[in-house]
Amino acid sequence: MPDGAPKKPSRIQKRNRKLIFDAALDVFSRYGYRGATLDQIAAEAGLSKPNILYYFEGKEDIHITLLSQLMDTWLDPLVAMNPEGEPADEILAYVQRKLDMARDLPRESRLFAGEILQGAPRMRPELEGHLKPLFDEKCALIRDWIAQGRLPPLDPQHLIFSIWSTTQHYADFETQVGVLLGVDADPHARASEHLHRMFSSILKV
Amino acid sequence: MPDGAPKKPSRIQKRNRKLIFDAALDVFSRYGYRGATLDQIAAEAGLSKPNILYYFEGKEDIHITLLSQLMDTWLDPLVAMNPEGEPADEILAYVQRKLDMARDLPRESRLFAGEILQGAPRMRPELEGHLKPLFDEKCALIRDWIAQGRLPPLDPQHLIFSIWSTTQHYADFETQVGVLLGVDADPHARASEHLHRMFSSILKV
DNA sequence: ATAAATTTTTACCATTTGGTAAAGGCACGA
DNA sequence: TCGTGCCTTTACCAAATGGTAAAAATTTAT
Repeated sequence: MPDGAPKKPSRIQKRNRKLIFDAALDVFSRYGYRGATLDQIAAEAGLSKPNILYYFEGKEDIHITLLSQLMDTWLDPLVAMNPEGEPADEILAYVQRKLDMARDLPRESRLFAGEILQGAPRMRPELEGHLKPLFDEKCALIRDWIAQGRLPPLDPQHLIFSIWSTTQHYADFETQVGVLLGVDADPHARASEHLHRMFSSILKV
Repeated sequence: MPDGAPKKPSRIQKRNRKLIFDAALDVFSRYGYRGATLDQIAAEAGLSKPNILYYFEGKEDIHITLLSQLMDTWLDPLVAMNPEGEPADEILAYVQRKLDMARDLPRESRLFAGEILQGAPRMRPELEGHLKPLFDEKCALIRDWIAQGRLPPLDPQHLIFSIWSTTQHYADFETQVGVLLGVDADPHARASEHLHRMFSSILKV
């Protein structure tokens, strides 16, 4: 048997690790890394604190593992940007997917935002290793499209930043949006319309 | 002498409160409210912890006072949006001021971002009382401009959200921007160009 | 059924942290 | 210069928190 061979996880292990991840996502995204406590996570998961520490090496382990696991989901919409498609359509579809994601996965968005905001002390390797290559690849794709005259000359890097920031704003600053538009109002439809108009207008050749 | 009459602060009080504010801005913006410790703030300010607590009632008092004080500075660029000016110029100038602010006051930006991200537990009254009225006023102004046919029909609320998010992104997600563009590269000039182009294009009648 | 392995609980611990009491030092006006 | 009031330090404390040891309970494989 090889040295680091990971035993296949038992039924109980799968169930409990999932419980812990769910709880941790909730607590970390609400209070930040340092604001979250193992007791809170344990209570939310319905397990005891030592039991949590039976499944993870510590608080940091939970946080890092959680972030790594979510990274793929997080990058999916960008991965799905298709080089074979029509440039403007692809970019607008990406905006829409990103906005939908902010609505459907706000906790994940805030978890990432909090980590970045504090200098990505636990996620920098992940950024370098996963985000950057994908970012570079898609920037190159957009540059190609521009070179082919299928998009106006715009800055791929900052275009992507604008897409990220405008869409994630609705998850990360949900509280502020709620105060300004009224907590009951669902901003998604109007946001979608506005962003579609805005990004359409710069993508016109 | 009236009941709540605040004595005029002494020379020493002014100096030390300023020292504490500077230190607190640094520490709170880097580690978040719960991540920051009084010991850190004290060390950074060059004072002892009990001495800090001589000037403020507690950790929360420092945080709230700091946020309230910065609120005005933070809203200045929006206040400066002039109803007498040319609509598109005014909005583009606002974008530029906001972007400059993200470059010049990144700690302040991150301080606010962290507070909002966690649901504004200590700043909600300030949001309701200061931000919302100003936001409503400027939305009304933009609506007027649209009604006068001096701007295309766009959504004032979401336009402002887009301005906030795209500009503050460079402060709040500085770490990520650094990873993706290289830490040495200063993104300000290209960001300014990109945002000018983008917002120009939706402001064309 | 029963031994072996896995999972959970109980009872702790050391450190960190926000905060306090009270004595000591210092500045400044009379 | 002297005393009054402002400022600072020393020495603490209680609660919270991440984490551990080891026994007890439970599941699993034979």
